[in-house]
Amino acid sequence: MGAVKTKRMPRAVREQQMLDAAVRIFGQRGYMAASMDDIAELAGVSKPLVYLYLNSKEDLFSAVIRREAAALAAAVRAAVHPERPADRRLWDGLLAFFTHTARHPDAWAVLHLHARTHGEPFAAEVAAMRSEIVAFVAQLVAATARDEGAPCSGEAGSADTRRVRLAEQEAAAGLAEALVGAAESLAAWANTTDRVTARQTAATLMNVAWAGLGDLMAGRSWSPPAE
Amino acid sequence: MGAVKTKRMPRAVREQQMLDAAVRIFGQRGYMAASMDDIAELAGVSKPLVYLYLNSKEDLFSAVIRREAAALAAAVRAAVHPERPADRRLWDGLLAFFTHTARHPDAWAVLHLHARTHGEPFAAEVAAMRSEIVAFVAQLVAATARDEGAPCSGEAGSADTRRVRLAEQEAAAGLAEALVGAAESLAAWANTTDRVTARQTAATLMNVAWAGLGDLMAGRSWSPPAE
Amino acid sequence: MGAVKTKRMPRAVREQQMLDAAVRIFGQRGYMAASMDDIAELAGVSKPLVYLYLNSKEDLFSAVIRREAAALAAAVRAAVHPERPADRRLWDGLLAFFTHTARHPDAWAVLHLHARTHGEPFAAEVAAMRSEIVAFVAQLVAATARDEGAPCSGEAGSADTRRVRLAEQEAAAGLAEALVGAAESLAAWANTTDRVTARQTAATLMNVAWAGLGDLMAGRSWSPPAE
Amino acid sequence: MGAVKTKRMPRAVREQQMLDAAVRIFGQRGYMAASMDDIAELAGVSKPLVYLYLNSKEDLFSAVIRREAAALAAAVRAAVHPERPADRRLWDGLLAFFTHTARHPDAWAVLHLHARTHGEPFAAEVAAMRSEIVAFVAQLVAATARDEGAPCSGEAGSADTRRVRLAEQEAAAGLAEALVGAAESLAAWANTTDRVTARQTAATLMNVAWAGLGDLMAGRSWSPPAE
DNA sequence: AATGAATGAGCATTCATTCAT
DNA sequence: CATGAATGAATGCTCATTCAT
Repeated sequence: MGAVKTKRMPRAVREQQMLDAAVRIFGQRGYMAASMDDIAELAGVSKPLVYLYLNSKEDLFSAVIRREAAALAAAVRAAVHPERPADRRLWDGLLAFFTHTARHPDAWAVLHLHARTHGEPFAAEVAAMRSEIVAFVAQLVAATARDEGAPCSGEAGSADTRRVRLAEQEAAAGLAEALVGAAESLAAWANTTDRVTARQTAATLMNVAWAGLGDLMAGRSWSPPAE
Repeated sequence: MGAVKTKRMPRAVREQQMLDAAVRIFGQRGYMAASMDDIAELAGVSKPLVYLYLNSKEDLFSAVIRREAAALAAAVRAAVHPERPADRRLWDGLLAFFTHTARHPDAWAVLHLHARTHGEPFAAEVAAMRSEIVAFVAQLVAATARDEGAPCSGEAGSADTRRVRLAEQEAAAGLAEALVGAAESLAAWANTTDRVTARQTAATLMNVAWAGLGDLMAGRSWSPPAE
Repeated sequence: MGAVKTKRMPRAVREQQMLDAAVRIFGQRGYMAASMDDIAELAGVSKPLVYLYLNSKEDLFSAVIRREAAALAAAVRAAVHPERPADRRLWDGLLAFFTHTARHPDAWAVLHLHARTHGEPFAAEVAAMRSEIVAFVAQLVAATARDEGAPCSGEAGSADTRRVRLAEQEAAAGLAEALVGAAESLAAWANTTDRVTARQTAATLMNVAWAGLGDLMAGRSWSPPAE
Repeated sequence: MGAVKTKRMPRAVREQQMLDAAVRIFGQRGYMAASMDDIAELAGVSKPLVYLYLNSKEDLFSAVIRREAAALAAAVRAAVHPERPADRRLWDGLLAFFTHTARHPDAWAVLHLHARTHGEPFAAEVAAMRSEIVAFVAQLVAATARDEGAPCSGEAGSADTRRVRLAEQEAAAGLAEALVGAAESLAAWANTTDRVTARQTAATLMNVAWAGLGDLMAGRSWSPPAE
């Protein structure tokens, strides 16, 4: 199962093998339950080599998080073509997100489940990636809303219009936050059952987003009762 | 910091103190990183007593999960008055949920973050509570939709109407699932920053729900592009 | 299984119940593996009471050894009627020994197996009983030999005769030691299988004794080769 | 006292040092009372190394039993020269047995005292060695008897002769069992006093064996009284 | 006569980490 | 480039023993 014992490879390659092994072990067992022994064995190298290249368990975990966060962000970015309409861009992004997390469940488990439970340094790494994504989604949501509501955005720049725009952006931010939150837990949940495809998951969430946009444009909203 | 060293108390009391301490330690450090020594110390008792009353680390964790899941469910149930209109019930439930999770962040961390990462027995306990809540929300969503869409439900019972009802229920279930997912991660996220109140979090989510309901009733939905 | 929970009994009775429980637990698990909790539970009393009556684990073990060693010695003594011929007395003693050890396997395990492995104090207690038995057997062996060899004991008191008597006694001592050793391990072995009765075991050993006596009288013996 | 702290030795060597230490500690204290700390310290290594090489306390105990059982069996085997007469072979075997057990009292304590009190796996290991020895002795006894009784074995093969041979073999088996039992406890006993040499012990037992053989050939035996 | 409450000390086991080669 | 040998420091858990009632 572990990498075949091949000797004498360049450092870069060995490092990737170690990270691969680490993702699997960390993803399946969590940070604390993962043992450097197991990771080294799965990587097909001796423990001292792991330490030589990656310094410590914490550094290794950090490296894993960085690599996988980057990979996920890249996958989403690559799927979104700026020339397409906003709603299509949102859909493409969601689909790419769920496809990637479905294809790399251990990586997603590390990012979503395990990184959060181990103090600032790790959580921060993930939080960075997350806010990048939230911003990206918020911008898409706003754009989508704009495209949809095109008619009323004819005379741009009036005071009223600008106020509306601002409210729209705040609402969009809220929606984006909720969307990403939902997406995250949906991705985790989708990985636990094999009855749901990435497409289906993306469609479910896209519909919620769509509904949110509808209200956003209609200015409809629910007001909580006084205390 | 820990409970004042009070000697000779009845078992039931000591047990609660131990569970209190366990919630804090487990919630802040996770199952694996939590040490029985620390829990015992925080509880103000010696380790053997913890084992005498709670048998093992796993049993202690289990007891914590059961107690906190029950407490959360009870808090939500207590907030919802059946005689109020559906949207108000949904709001009350959400508010109670976010209030409770905000007031007991360690407990929520145990339920949401840590219980899921430790094999069937623990996850199952949480899953049970979760599905109770999802069902509860789905029913509220459906009821809210019915109340809102009252006019069009005049001639009840026609074949068309029934078909519509069914579709509504399915959509409600999907919406409920997404809502709870979002709520869960929102609760976790709200706990990491102190700039958001439970009320604000609840309002954000209520608005998404509201938007979802709007679409639900309007039959609007977004269709993904062909492959 | 354990004594029915009867409250408020006189000390002497309770003490015997505790010793009964201790014999079982010590016999089956050995000194170290036996826990005072288990003994107290089997005795149907609380642990502090055991300590109140028997002071410590070591004292309890000691009490068990004393009681069981005395019981075994008594059983053997009771079986041997001084008016019977020597060979019959030897047989009666052996039979009583194997019968008692078969009927009280836990007690025998304590005496033979466990007492020896725990330092002077305990071993000494058993050694005392053992040497009492060895002496008793040696005397029987000598007497048996005398009875058998009656003819030549006519003119008592001659120098030759006395020298012979001495040699006989030494040989008898050696034989007795070997006999008792064999008896001990035979008893332990007989307890592990249920296919052998005390009678059979006694007969086997009696035959060896008989053979030994034959040689003893015949003056036959095997001389080791020089270095 | 313990091995001088020599660093960095090949695994095989360290393993033997650990086994040496384990024999001493287990032999003197028994399985339960022996602590891995003490064994490691006596071996001059850290505890983790003991676990790395020998896995667990049970495995270590097992390894000790296997090594010492093999050593004892080898010592006996090496002493017996097939070309010598049967009685000499028996003597050589006994002498080797008592010499070895006297020279390695801890090892004998482990095999005879402690291994028996710890469940199937360990007892089985010893039982195997024991039955090998019993068979070996039984065969020697039979051979000795044959040599002694040479005259009557002239007309080999007659029905009578064969029946006699069979009875002889059964009796030999019984005698062997008793002999080995006696030898075992004699060895243990000899180790507790320092007044008896292996030679003396062997001589005592050889004489019993010799006596048994005498009776065997003479067909003499003692019959128990009716119930 | 009897016990519920409580603990100090120890034990088997594991793990992240480092030398010396 | 790579590793066999080795360990300090925990960690979960148990046990004999004692108070206060």
